[in-house]
Amino acid sequence: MTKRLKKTLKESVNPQQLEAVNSIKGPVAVFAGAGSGKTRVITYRIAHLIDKGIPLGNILAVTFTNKAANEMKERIGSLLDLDTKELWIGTFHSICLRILRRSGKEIGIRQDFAVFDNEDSLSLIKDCMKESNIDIKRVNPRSVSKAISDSKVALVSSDEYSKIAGNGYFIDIVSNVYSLYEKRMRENNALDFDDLIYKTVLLFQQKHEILDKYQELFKHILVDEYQDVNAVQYELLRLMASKHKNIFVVGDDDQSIYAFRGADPSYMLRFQKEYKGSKVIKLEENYRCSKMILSAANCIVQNNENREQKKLWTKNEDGAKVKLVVCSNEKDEAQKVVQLIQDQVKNKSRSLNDFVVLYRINAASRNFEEALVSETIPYQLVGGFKFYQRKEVKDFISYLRVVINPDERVSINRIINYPKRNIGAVFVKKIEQVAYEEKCSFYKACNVLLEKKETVARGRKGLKEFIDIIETARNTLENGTLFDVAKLIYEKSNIVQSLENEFPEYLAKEKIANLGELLTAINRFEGGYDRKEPILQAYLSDVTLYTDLDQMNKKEEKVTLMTIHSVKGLEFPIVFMAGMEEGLFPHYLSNSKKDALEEERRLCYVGFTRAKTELYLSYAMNRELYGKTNKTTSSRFLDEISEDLIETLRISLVGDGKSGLRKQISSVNRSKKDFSKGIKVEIEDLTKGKIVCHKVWGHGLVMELNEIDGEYIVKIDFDTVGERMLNYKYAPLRILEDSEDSEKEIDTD
DNA sequence: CACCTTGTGTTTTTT
DNA sequence: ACACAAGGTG
Repeated sequence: MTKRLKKTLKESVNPQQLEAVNSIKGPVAVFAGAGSGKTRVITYRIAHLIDKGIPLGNILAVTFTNKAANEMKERIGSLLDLDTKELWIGTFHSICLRILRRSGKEIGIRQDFAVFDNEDSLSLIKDCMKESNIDIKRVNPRSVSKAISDSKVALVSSDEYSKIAGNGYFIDIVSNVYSLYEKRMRENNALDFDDLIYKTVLLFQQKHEILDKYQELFKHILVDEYQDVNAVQYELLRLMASKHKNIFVVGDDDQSIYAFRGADPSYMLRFQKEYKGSKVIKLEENYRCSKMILSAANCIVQNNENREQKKLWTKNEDGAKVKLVVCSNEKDEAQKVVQLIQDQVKNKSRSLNDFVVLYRINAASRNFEEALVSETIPYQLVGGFKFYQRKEVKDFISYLRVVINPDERVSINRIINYPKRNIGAVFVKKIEQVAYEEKCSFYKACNVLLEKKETVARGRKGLKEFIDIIETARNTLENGTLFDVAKLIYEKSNIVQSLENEFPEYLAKEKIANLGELLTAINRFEGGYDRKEPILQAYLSDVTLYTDLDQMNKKEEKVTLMTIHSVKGLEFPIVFMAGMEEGLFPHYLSNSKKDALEEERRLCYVGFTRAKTELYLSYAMNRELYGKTNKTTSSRFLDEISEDLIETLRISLVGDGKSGLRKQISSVNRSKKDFSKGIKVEIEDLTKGKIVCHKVWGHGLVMELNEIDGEYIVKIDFDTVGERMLNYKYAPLRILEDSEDSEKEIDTD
């Protein structure tokens, strides 16, 4: 081992981590709790392998995101001061893509196949269903898509699936659609996300000499987030590792949050049985979270029955209690969270990069965006509606896709009549008919139709325009740059004019700006391009496989917004988890099933353990969802946190909550606790200005008291829900003898 | 063929 | 609330 690496290792890893780094022969499983430094272990282990003289090209590392892969490459590069391009580091999907590009032809997959994202794939499934006369209203295409995806994960081909046909209405439909879908995918020269892994397994199963080649290539295999491996991924790893058995997996069964796409944490628990003589290492020291946060996280996850017992501990400080923020509705919640961020930035000179706001569903991002915009705080939204999924961007990309792959009907369908060229459904049918008669592709049929003098259909002119764009673009690609191609499409396609006509000015501007951004991105991609693969092909697979999580940057000052799923593997000094309500988190679709509920709990655990020093939880007492405002109940997860680890933070936004106004912030223990400490409220206590405590709504200011028909109606302004009228007879109110003392005011001007 | 209206259903998490 | 599909009209 080189001196330098040895020194670095000694300084930066503990004995268990060192053992994991040094055990380079044979199968090794590392059970690594949250924040126990597993990324560090993988990084140093690769560096160690290289240091031992293993060629870079013989090391395969599977990471959860492409960003993690790039970061790892960089760190190894700077650790050893060498070029890491030869390393095989990436997600399952990107590694399989590379393998199939190189060797897919062995099982009839063309080298230039397209990659379909979920939207493309769903659109093709709908077409298949329509073609099979299946009523899309009766059978949800998404559930069919899910069934097909599940089959591929379970390594069940369409032929095998059809054997179980006859066992029910839905199964028969899936069987039909699955076969047709596979046929159409071949015609489209396309693979979907599941195919990338599934077909690689098929390749290895069917072509032993190819498998042999890759087994020799990947002498050392490392897998991160092993608890989220599914059946097809497991099989892939098993095949590749079966010869040398140098497989190193790292995971944490408490952080398994992808069961919905087939992940099975039991592969982690079964590792020792599958790989005889394997070594097991446990990393139980957490270096990330404060004691308070770690304890709260443990409170949650220990309620799961299906888990390995373990004791994660930390030497870190106790830290502050977890803060609970109770809000009246989702807008109020967003305002309060933003307010708390602003206070910290102003009073504790925190960087905006220290904060992340987490939520269960993407749709919840909107209120936070609005609140941040109105306070002009810069933010980055990760996930959700991704740049490359925006309609105008995808339409533009579709042109590029057809240029490189004219067989791809899904993209042709998107753009043949966009912008409008008088090519409607009838004309498309006509082209399909010609394709059928001439036994040629749809694209070819377009040309045939243009040759024919007798086609005087209204769409003829439009069709000629369309074909011209594609053909000129293809010529440009051969003789010019990719950027030239993009510019040509930008100018000739009329998308810009179409957007201007279609949308009000401000929207059109935004969309056109997106296209401008796309052109810039293409130019930048081309500038830094140094691979052998044809550039357009590489660009297109990159944009479908790369998520914007991969582009997340920490350079600019920004608050980060994302789902709890997306935050896996990351850490932030201060974490906000919003929407801690029953039905939202745990999500109501997970309520009925025990396994699903345990997954929600793990998700909660993942969220908590992202926080280094402060954790804020919030919920709204009323939430608008799917057009209706509903009263909510706070999440059961809040009740699972032991009382001494959490306190309620009461924030009242004086005035309308806009900036520049004085805000009153006060912190007391959980209102529940105060309520139990309090004494019964007498009618004489209900004078204006008195502070009382309500069982559910916490503290409030008495506004007025009226006697109506012998009943006392009191109007109270609650910090949590605003003004409420309550009947004294029934209201669960109590009063604290020293209630005023717990108030403290912070001027935030 | 394009546009508009109406009605219907649907609502997690990601590569 | 929103998206999408279908149906009717110019």
